[in-house]
Amino acid sequence: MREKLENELQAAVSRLLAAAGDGDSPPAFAVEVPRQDDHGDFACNAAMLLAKRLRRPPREIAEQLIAELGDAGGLVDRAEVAGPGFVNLWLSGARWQDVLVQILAAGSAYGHSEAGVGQRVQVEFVSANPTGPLSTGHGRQAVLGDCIARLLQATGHDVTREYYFNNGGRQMRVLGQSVKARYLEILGRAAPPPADALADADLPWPDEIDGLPVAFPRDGYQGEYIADIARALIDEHGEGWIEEPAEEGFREEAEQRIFAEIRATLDSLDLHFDVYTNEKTLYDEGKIEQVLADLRETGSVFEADGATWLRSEDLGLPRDRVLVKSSGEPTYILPDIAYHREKFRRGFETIIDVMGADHIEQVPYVKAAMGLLGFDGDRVEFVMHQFVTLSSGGNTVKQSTRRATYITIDELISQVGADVFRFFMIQRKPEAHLDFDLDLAKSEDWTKNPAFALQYAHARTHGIERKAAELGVRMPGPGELDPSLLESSGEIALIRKLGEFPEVVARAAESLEPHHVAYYLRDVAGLWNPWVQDRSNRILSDDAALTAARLGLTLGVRIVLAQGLALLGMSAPERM
RNA sequence: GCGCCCGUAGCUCAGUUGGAUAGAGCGCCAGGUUGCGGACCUGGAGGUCGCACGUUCGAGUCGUGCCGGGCGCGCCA
Repeated sequence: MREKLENELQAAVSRLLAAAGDGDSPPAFAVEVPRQDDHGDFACNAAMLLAKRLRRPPREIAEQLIAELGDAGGLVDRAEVAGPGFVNLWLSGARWQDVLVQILAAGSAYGHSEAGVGQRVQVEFVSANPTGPLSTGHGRQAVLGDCIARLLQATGHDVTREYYFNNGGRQMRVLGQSVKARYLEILGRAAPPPADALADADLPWPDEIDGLPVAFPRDGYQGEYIADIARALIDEHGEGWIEEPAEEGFREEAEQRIFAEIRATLDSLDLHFDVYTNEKTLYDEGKIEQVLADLRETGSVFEADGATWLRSEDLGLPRDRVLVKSSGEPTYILPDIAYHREKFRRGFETIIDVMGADHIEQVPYVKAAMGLLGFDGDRVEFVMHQFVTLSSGGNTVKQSTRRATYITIDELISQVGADVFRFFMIQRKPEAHLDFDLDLAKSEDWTKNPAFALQYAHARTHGIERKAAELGVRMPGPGELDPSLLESSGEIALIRKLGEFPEVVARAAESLEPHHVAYYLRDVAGLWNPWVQDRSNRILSDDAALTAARLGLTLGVRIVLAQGLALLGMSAPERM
């Protein structure tokens, strides 16, 4: 609809320019849905953009444009010049009604497009190391990354969801030590460290208490899940693991159990990764050494203080960075570079990294390194999301990873359910802080909780179908209704809104901003609920033709709500 | 100190890539509504879009400088 109109306008502008003897290409004008209804179905700003070039008042140009446009092949019912030189266009009513038929014909394909066909895209997200349960911050990232992937799929892209993690390294050693310490403590062979020393890194750390050694590492993981693992090990092995090295059996057991928990959490969000990539395999396959060698080739690597550095300051970045520590161990950024090169080598046209804003510092270094290695760093798109705060009763809940005073995804889901969790996590744009209002999320009042409001609006379409069935009325197919009977302002407004869905999806996919979908769906429900409620629009009436038309609109609403909810990964219940 | 992000109604936040009289939900006030599905409607109060310059036909949106908040600025990840 809009495309056709744009083409017609484009042609009209060209004719207008030609008539004025201007051979240059036409300006990039906009055709948009105005905020106000009385500004027409669409508005075009071309005349104002041409004013300076043609040295004539914009309103005069607008008049001429309207004359050139004519009825645009039967599309336009009425056009007028408004304000500083807008051309406001009203489509003939039949055009809107056609949209409804198209929606019904497209069914569950409505809103999808082929824009990205042939494009391989990787979305990497969550990527938490298996050191503990996923926190609310991971939850935001999980939902965000998954919704971005869903949007890209809906626009025809070939999407791979990937989870990257590291089960080697210092973090995991500390994890093993933490579990072993708890194991020994429970068996009475070690003393737990004092609580105040755990809480405050400036306080002294005892080697032993009452003759028992303190085994827990100073920077150990304090969460209760560590002790749970230790208890499970005691159930299985008793005291048999006292001599087991912390970095072997304990580390491996902890990793396995925690990763199983993480997967279970993701499952509960209906979130499934296609590929799990382990940093260790990059080492095993020599990718790390290789990338370092290749970087050396570029001349952007130097040795200093016993360490190996990337000469990134010369690339316009704030500082040089260590790639390999003087201990011989790489920093995290080297495998990161190797990993991103592998992404390119695997043939992805676009690489999307979803990560927390605390990782923002590394972004330019990865891009620059890709440039050094001969890849286009701009094909890696970083979606950085800000932190999540939880609030309840007007107070924010403080969270700390190290001290394990954070709220896990599991806890939140158990309180509000996966659908509400997803909706609340997605409804803010990524770069804005997200305040998770626990009281509102827990509310089962469908008028208050926006997630339920959407699902209710969808369920209502099924309620109407059930009622119709009781009366022996069947839902109409696309060819079995006369949409011209839908002519009230409420009905036209609803159809217009439904007609925007494909553009909303396209824009959200393009900008990697799923929250647009959430807001759009609220608009749809906001038009639908009052229309149903208004008894002058009674859907099921004695007038069979009108009933069919209104049931058709009901189906159109259902299609859009169902597809929209699916893009957000939410269920679309038939009854609530 | 430097970098990135945020600042819009009492609260939580959108704002179609620079458009017309800045919107939604919740909350508040006054009416109406007894319903195919209950969760609805109408009206009202509430804003110098953090502040100031600039760019131009036109700025919440772009630029610069301040103010306030968040996150970074390790041979931690």
